[in-house]
Amino acid sequence: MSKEITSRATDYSQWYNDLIIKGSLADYSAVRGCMVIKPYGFALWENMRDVLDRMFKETGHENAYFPLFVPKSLFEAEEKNAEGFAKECAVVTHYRLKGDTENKGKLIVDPEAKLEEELVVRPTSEAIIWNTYKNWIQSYRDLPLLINQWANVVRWEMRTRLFLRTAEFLWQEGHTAHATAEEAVAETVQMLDVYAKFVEEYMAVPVIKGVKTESERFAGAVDTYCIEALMQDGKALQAGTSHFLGQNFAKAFDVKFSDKDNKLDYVWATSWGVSTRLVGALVMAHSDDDGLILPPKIAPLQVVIVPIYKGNDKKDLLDAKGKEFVQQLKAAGIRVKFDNNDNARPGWKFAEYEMKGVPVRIAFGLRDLENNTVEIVRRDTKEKSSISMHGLVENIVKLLDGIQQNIYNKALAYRDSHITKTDSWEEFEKLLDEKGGFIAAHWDGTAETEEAIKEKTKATIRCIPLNNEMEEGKCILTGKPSKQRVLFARAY
RNA sequence: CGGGGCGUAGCGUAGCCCGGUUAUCGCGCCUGCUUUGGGAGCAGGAGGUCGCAAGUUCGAAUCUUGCCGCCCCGACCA
Repeated sequence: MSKEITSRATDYSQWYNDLIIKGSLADYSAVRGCMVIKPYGFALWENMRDVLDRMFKETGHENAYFPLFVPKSLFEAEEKNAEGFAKECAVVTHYRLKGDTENKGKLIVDPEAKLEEELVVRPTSEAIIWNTYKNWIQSYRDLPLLINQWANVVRWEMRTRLFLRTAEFLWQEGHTAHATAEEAVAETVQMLDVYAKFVEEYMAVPVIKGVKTESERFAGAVDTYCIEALMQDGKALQAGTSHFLGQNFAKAFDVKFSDKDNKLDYVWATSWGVSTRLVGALVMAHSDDDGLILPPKIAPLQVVIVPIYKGNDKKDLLDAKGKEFVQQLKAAGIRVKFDNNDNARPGWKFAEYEMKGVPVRIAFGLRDLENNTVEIVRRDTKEKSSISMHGLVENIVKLLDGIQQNIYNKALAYRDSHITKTDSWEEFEKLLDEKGGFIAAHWDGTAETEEAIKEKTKATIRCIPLNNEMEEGKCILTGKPSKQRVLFARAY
């Protein structure tokens, strides 16, 4: 067990924090609730971003960038959305500082420099974007408008956690406009599928696609679709959302178009986003007490090579061989690092790269040079083996693929074994306390019942799964009739 | 904003209750030698506004008051 990391059994929250800090993903900053994303963590985010960006473009979207600041009058135009975010908005009220006459060397806000209209720091960009779309859309020929932006947003959270909930975070937000409701719904579902595919295939985290209940819905949306993932402590985590906004924003910002028959109508909208929160999901889904476990497809480093030498005379031999391996692996498109740094001993490096979750480690020494072998260790299972240098690249490629599969399968098995059906309230409470995970139970469909269950158990309805099986039953709490089971869980 | 914990070298800490030489130890760092197949060993060395401010006192890391910051739990939320 690692000397550096609190075990999951001891303190799950602390384990998570340790992984982020010791794994060099991020650091605390001088700003409360805001983190510094360190190069290793940012490389991970960049890999995720690059894959998503490609998928967005493959589905016809273009990137653009809108302002960080939203004039308050624009922000409040769509009432439900504005209300939903009002409590967590940072607001710019002044545009200048000046020297403090009573306190030399200090600055104060210049009361003379008050803005006529306050600027809201975007918690999301619907307002500024729809205000702009109004100018871009006149005819059905301008539709669909398919735009994404990569940006930072600010939500003044009371309590923050590295990656999972920070006051400022990075994300992408897609904002599309369509001529018909059907087309907008299709877009909403399509992007949900993109997210699910990305999270499952690249992050190796299985998700459940579903629809949110009214109380969990995005403020201003008609329907919120989501992907829900399950963490190792049995808590659920919303990994992405895709919203069908109906004509709410079009009406609020007066965005109309002429159809083929020259009839004016409001456009139909969607928005969808995933954030740096995904990094937190990734960490909690796979990692163990020795550190991070990163899926090969998005790991910043896929392979690390550590030479083991005795005395400096033979070091050149090993260096030459190591560089040869790097060349071969790079040629095969593998992200690889040869760590021949003399400051650290092999054992230290082994532990270090395990902590950082590098999927495969190759170690070799003089003994290996003689036998034409290398030692390879996979991070996910810690399994060690000695293989021939010949065909090394093919073997590594296969291994990386196997690791990707294995960690997905492991997460899937955990997830599947933690979806539990119950029809008894007593068991429902017991399951939440003792087993965790998703609980499939009947619900009478009212917000009051949902709220009551949340009060009693801290569990919320994570989603109503798409293509849910219809089944007559009685609400777990009230006993009133229900047509289908929904998924409850305690969540991040 | 409530409840709990904590602030001493880059990191982790002892000392605080019961004030008293030069503030403890480990890791890391620097120099040298030996090492290198799972977080190296020996020797020498550098590194401190004891979170900040005021107070009590001959004397404060230690006592008092105020403030600041962080972590964990809760309310809010993605």
